[in-house]
Amino acid sequence: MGCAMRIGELARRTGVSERSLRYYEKQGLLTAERTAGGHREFPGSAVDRVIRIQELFAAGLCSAKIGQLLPCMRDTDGGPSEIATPRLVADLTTERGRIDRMIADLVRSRDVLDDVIAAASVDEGNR
Amino acid sequence: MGCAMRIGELARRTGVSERSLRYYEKQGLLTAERTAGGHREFPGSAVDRVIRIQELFAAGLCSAKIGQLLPCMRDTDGGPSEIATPRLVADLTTERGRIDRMIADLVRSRDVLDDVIAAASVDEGNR
DNA sequence: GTAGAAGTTGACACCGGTGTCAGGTTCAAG
DNA sequence: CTTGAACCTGACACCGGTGTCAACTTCTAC
Repeated sequence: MGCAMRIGELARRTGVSERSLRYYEKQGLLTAERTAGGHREFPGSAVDRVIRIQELFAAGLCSAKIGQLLPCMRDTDGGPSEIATPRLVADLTTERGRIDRMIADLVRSRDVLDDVIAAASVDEGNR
Repeated sequence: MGCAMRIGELARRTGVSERSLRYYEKQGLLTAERTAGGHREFPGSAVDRVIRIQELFAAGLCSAKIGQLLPCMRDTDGGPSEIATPRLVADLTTERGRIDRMIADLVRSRDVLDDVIAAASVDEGNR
């Protein structure tokens, strides 16, 4: 694995700003060792984790929910994944429903765009 | 069709707040006649339109883009749908790509949630 | 040692659709 | 009329992840 890296490299590898990475750490979504001088040292597994975090943000979850969720994910870093509490499962189920509805919405909107684009390209041909 | 209605009824029918409806009108997304006293009179077709607007907002389009897009949509209100300009088509194609990526993201996130939920329910059985 | 890149913390601002309150006007029913 | 519900405009605030700047410290390579 990529071994330890500092914030600049993690930012470069993930395409996420240093600002956001520091924010993630402060929210408890990322863990980083510190050098003697106080610089962050991220483990190689942080790359995947950051990408997950971004996806979950994009899915509309707030950082608090993500913070609860992350330790329960069994992902590439073979950490001992915890078991979600019933309370969390209920929350996640709600979120799941919201995401489903969001996907349906997006598909509809995409279809609308396709219609407009298609109509324009037909017109392009007729003109 | 529902004929004309005032803002309260439109809000009730669509589940969108009066605040938002006024905002939509100010952004040029909705057209409303006015009574002698200045009260808005929305056509029956506004119901469908508001729902479309909400979907497009949920899809991440800003009101300016929606404003350009709406007159090109051939939807239930048989208005003479305009043809999108090449510039707009380019924009919409970009948006389309973004929506596609967003959908893929959402599906991944939903799968993650499903994993965690499933793991918890298995544990529920074993406990 | 020393210079310059890279990192640190803290604070302020933004976005943009929405909630909410205030103070006033209009509508519709009695 | 009068009264209460409904509507009007305008203004302020929020959310929450992110951009950005400032002032300072640490790291690294020469």
